[in-house]
Amino acid sequence: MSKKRSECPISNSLEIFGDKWSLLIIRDLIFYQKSTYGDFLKSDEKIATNILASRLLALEENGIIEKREHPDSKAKILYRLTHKGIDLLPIIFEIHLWAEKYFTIPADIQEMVNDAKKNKEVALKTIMEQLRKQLEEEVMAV
Amino acid sequence: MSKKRSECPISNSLEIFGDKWSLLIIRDLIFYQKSTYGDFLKSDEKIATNILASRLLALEENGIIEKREHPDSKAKILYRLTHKGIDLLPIIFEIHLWAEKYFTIPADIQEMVNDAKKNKEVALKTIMEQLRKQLEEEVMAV
DNA sequence: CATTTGCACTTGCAAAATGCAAGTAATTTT
DNA sequence: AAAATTACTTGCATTTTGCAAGTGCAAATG
Repeated sequence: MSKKRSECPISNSLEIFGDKWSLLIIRDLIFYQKSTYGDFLKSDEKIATNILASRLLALEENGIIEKREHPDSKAKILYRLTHKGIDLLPIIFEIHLWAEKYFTIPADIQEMVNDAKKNKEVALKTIMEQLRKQLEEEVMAV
Repeated sequence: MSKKRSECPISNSLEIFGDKWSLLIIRDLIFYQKSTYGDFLKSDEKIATNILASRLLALEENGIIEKREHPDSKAKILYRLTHKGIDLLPIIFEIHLWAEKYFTIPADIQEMVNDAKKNKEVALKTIMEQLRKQLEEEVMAV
């Protein structure tokens, strides 16, 4: 982590997730149930493997994600959002709402958020509750 | 503007403002009444002059900001957020709320948003109204 | 139980983006 | 008329990103 550019909370936040990849990894963790290195590599945007490694490390160092033992295999690593990471959901949701207004959204994605739009606050709370539950279920951090 | 990585609305959005500088320029336009090239250069984060030029151009090409004649001088250029740019306020506000939870925020900034926090929806609407009014007042785009 | 496959990375190198310092050209001020 | 402002541009060094190939351990396969 390099030195802070300023004391501005927006600036400090952007130093953590203000790049073209971090929020996509977080999106995958929240909306697509992705949780392993291989899962992230497979995303449509085709992140380079070394970039993925560096982003995962940075996100971990910044307390946004954490590594867990994978229940299926010792060869796998399970990545989970921390509470700090889960709290990024409202930001991602607002980005989605903005995008919806100015881009054409694929139907399947649109469908996924239609319910949430009806009652934003409640829907966000529900998704965040679920993510938090996941966090508590599996106890062994690696 | 390079080719889209995917159809994902989050990804498409990040291709516009997913970098370490764009949202700071937008922050300056919204919260600090900055509106000229020189204003942006003076911000605490010390953006390099060529980077500022490239970001302003990209934001303009993406319809987030627009250039206006400056009322004081022909040597100056007035940058304004478009409606599309104004609509980014909720995202920035959520980033602020997140930052508030996980960072120490300077008192002067904290004060600025305390009112807004009490009634988020209304406060955002009010700020956005003001920005829209600015947009309509000055008619001559350059 | 030896071999292949899967998984999470690392490494080396090319290309692109960023950052710094110094210009430039058109105003505007003195 | 000269100096200062303003919005940039340019050249070059540094950093980050991207691609392709490789590594080492775990697990599945013959």
